[in-house]
Order: sequence, then C-alpha cells, then structure tokens
Amino acid sequence: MYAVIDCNNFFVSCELVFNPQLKGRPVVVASNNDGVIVSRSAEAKKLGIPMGAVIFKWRDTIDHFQVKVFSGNFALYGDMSRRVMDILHTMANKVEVYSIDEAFLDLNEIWSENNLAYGHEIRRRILQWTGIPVSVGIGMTKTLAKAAVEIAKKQPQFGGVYSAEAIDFDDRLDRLEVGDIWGIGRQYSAFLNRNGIYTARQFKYVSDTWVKQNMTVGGQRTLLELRGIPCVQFNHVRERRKGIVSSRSFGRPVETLREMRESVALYTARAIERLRSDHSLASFIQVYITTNYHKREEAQYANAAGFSLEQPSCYTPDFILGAQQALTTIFKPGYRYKKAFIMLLGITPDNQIQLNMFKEYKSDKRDRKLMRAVDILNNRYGRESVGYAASGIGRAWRPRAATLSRRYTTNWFDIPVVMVKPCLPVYLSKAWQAGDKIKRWKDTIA
DNA sequence: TCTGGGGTCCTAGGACCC
DNA sequence: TCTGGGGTCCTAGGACCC
Repeated sequence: MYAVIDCNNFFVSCELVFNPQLKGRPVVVASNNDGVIVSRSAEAKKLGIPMGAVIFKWRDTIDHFQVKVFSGNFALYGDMSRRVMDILHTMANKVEVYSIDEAFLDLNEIWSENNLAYGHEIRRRILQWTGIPVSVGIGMTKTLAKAAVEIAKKQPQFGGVYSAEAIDFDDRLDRLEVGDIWGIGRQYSAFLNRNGIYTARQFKYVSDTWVKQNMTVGGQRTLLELRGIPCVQFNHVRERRKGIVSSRSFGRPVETLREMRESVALYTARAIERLRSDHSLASFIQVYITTNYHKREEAQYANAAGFSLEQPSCYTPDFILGAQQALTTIFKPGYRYKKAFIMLLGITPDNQIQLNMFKEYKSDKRDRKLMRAVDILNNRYGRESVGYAASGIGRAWRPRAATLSRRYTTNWFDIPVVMVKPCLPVYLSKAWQAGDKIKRWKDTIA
C-alpha cells in the first residue's frame, strides 16, 4: 500500500503561514517574472482564475476582488517543503519526494492498524508543525493513491484523507474526470473524450490493447495501475538528474550582447551550484536564446549552441567561458530577446571520472577547493555573497518581482518578530514597516 | 508594459555493428 | 530468381509530471 501526501495550494499556503490575516481572502502566487499564476487559494479558484492565468489579462478581476498577488518566493517554498518532507521521513521508512509539494510513502513497512487513521495523523502533524494543510490519498498502486488524493481534495466530506480501498471507490471514480488521472494529460484526455471516454471509471474498463496502441506503453501502465497492478516503481532513493536547466525570462527586452552575456553567466553559475550540490560533474553546456514569441509583430529569432569540456567539471569559470563562447556564435544584434537559458548535460557522479584516452587528466583539486569555499560563503552569508564579475552588477534585465514576501525562514534579517519584552517590539515593528531598513534593524538589535 | 521553470519517459527513424 | 537476423546508439519530437 502506498500513500501520497499532497500539499494544498502549496505556494499560497506557505504565504498564509506568515500572513494569517489573509486567510479567507483570494490569494494567488505568480510565477517568476510575475508572468502567470501558479498557485491559488480556494477563494481565488472560486473567482474562476485558472491555473496558468496570464496576470495582466486578469488585472481587472484581481483589482475588483482585491486579490492579493505574491511574487513567487521560491526560497521560502523550498524551505517549507524541506520541513514537510522532514516530518514525512519521521513517519515512514521509505519516502519518495516526488516534487516540491508532494511525496509518496510506502505504507507496507509501517505498523498501523488503520491506514486511513494514519493518514489523518500525518495530516494533523504537518498542519500543526508547519502550518501547511495537506491531503492524503491511499492505494495499492501509486496511480490509485493519486486518484484517491484527487478525490480527497475535491470531495470535502472525507476530511482530506481518502483510500482507494473504500467500497464506494468505483462510484468516486465516476466523478473524476479522465484527465485527472495521473499520467493522462491534455492531449490524451482530449483523445479519450473524442472516443467517448470521459470519466476515470470508464477508462478503467477500456481494452488494454486499444490503450497500448493509441497511448503507448505509458498509457497501458496507467491503466493497469488503475486496476491495482503496480507498474510504476517506488523510488525512495533520489536518482541523479540527467540534465540541469537554468532559465529565466528577462524583466524587459534585452538587445545587447553585453547584457546577454551577463544573464548567461548568472544562469550558468546557478546551474553549476546545483550541479555541485548534487555531487555531480557535467561535460557539456548548451545555451539557448529566444525573442518573445508572444509578440507576433516583432522580428523573431531563436537559436542554440553548445560547448563541450575536455573533462567533466563542476568549476563554474570553465562553464561561464564555454557558455559565452557558444553565445557569441548565435547572438544576432537587432532583436529584442526575452529569455536565455542554459542546460548542463553529460552528468556524472563527481567521484567517478571517465578519463580521456587521448588527453592527459588535468587535476581539478584546486578548482574544487575554490568552489567549495565559494559555496560555503554563499551558504553562510546568503546567495551571491561571492559571485562572478561576468554576471554583472546592475542587472537591469533581472526578472520582475513586484510583490515578493520576505524569506522568513532562510534569511536572518527576514525572520518574523516575536514579542519578548514590552518596549523592544515597538522599534522593531516600526523598522519593519519602514521596509528594507536593515541597518535600523541591526542598530535596534545591537 | 505584461505570457514560468524544471524535469521525465517513450517512439520512430537513421546511423552503425557483426 | 533470391538481399537475414539481432543488436546498439543517437536525436528529434511529443507526451507527461509538478
């Protein structure tokens, strides 16, 4: 038996933990660059704001109903996610962290008289310890657990926890759209609809040869899983990523090579940081640049170029240099660029280097030590306390983030204030209201 | 003014090997 | 007359996930 734990409206829920006065109001969280909506409170959903709504097109609704919009604060969400996952690791031996807001638990190794009761206990504990509400789905396969959690979320009478073992499960599947099944996306659900299949229950009883023919082996797995036959592995040990992507839209169009080079250097540095934290090396970097394809009236251009290293590395300067060389070959002046992104490939563990028969192995001991020092400094004093000159300083092209909340859990200066002594909080809260007056904070605390 | 970011898996087709 | 059988690797494109 498996359980899946899914945080409700995760990004919005994170913001509400630190802004409880907003509970009951429509609240949304925007993507990077304040472009589209990626998380919505129940109240915002009720207003009809869809997932992925383009914010400027929904401006009227947002203003009229006083929807609170947060810029995406991914440092905060990542840290809150870690807290939730830590709790789950205390409640099961085998946990598969599936995404920032979701995890599977192997219930087979848990002593519990009643899986449903255990689900409620998980839910209660996470809410109490982190303030994040979650839903729990239980089933014989991961797909069944996912179907159960959809039911738990959409049918409130179950109190956020539902098991596919329930006798009325098939009836519940009847009320689940086929597109809500894990593994059935937009294309397949449109295809199934065209063939008269609308609900999860209908899909469950369709012929598997037909599914195999039309939806390949992935579709067939989904079908068998829905019937209780496990086909999708449970992976409690996280596998090494096969590629690392770092990409950001610009806050305003970029037209000069100088600014493109800055952004590519910055994204490269971030990607290599992630590479190192995975204890991996990469041997290839690909650079992509593109104009804004939404603007049909503007001249369009997109291109990509790569750079191979002689031996796998995690030394940022090597990659910045390579990425900039690649960029130079594809950059064309006269266009208004919207986005640059880089991808690292050829990823290997950092303790297993494939040597090159025709090249002498160059020791990277010093490089690795330097990178370690940089990582330690940035972990201790905040991201980019030490950075690369190539990534620029002013960064007029940086993404928009107009309504960013504080990094309450990962930055000393953003920690919420708890009133301890009667006189001190007055100063603190005033300094708080004054905005980013960190100096005053420091003085007050001193 | 304004449209996200980071991943996985599968298939078909073409190249190659013996 | 007649053109096999069993593989690997790579890439592009398309589906999916959150």
